[in-house]
Amino acid sequence: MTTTTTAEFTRARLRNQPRILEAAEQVFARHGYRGTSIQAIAEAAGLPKSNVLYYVGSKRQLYVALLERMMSRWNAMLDDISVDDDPAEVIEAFIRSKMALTRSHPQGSRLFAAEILQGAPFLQEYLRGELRDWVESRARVFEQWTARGLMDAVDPVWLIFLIWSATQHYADFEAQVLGITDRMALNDGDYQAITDFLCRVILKGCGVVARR
Amino acid sequence: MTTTTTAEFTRARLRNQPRILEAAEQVFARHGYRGTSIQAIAEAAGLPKSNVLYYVGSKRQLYVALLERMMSRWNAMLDDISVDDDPAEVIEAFIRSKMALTRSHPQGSRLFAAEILQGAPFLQEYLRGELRDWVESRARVFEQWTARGLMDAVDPVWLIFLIWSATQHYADFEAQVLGITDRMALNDGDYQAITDFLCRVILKGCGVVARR
DNA sequence: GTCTATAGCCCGATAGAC
DNA sequence: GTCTATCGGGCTATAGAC
Repeated sequence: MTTTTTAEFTRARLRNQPRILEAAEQVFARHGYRGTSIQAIAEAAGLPKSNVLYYVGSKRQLYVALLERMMSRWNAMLDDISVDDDPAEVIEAFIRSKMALTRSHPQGSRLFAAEILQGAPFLQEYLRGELRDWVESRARVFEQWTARGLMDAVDPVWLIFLIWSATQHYADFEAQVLGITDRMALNDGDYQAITDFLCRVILKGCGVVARR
Repeated sequence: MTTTTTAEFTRARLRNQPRILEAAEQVFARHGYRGTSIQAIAEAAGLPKSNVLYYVGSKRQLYVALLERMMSRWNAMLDDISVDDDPAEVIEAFIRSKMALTRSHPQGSRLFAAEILQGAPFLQEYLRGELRDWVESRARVFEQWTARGLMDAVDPVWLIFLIWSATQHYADFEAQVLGITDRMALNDGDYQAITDFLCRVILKGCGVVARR
């Protein structure tokens, strides 16, 4: 029996698709869109170049799919907040979940960084739409907390950028962090310590008051 | 007289060299080493491709020269400190000079970021040598300040990374910052406000005490 | 110093045998 | 679904006319 069944087709797709996505995320993150070749992705995935194109359609489609996957992980993290929440709890949870994302998906973080470095050609719309709205709605809550004397009068947007930059740094600049600290990798203990450090410094630095 | 004098050769070099370096820094920063073509640099510099290669030798030499130029700007900023200095003054000056570098050389900051994202293939030695030594010597001073009760017990290395990430962010993620804040560019006032914000939050967050 | 031509290679994508 | 062959084009770098 040399006939190939539909089940085998499906199985092949299930086996190869994730491999290709992981390999592609790694290469795009390192070398950007232009600097990445299908050949390099194929080698990293252990497949012939043609098979990669067979599965993903085109280089562009693959890149966009990876960006969308990362943005959906990001969006899944962004729960809503209200003025009546406890600022200390909310900001600490914000820092911790952002850091957890950096820890669990460093490759995706670097892919995003590479896209922004390129001038965000594929993410302009997202940045000026969904993401801007999200930042502004948070900013309004922060301002109300300030008005109620629950935290210092800091610009909420600069605060959000501070949290983003401080957490992403450990994925995006991993090569620098590892070189300077003379490590092979950051472990769970390191991430725990860094997260605690960031929570402490940022909450204290912004004069955030715990409600009770 | 159609003879070309030596003086004219020199003048041509003086005119073209800087143009090429600026153009190359921009393109390498956006697209990384592999993603950059001499053709793209030549177009940005307004010169034929061959002339670019004539002046710079090779793509690799050009890239290395740009990294070295950026590292020398960086090194020029890193003055020495001692335990007897005032922590508040030193850390504030550190944040301000780092932010000034981000402001004056955003392209260079992005070039560095792209190099690190690639896994720092050309800067491994620098990171694990000079830069590591510099960080460790600073860290020792911070620890002594902590021992003397002049600041909280924070890990000095995470603090240095916090300052680096928070300041570089405005160059490296400029596309994101502009998209979210709906600006065409950040002006001097914005930079002033961001710098003040960062000094305030970080000094307060680390419990840094002014000596007098 | 400037610029055209070209060598030699790798690229994304497709056609078509299996 | 897999894989080889190939097309048309862009790449780095150099040779050589001007």
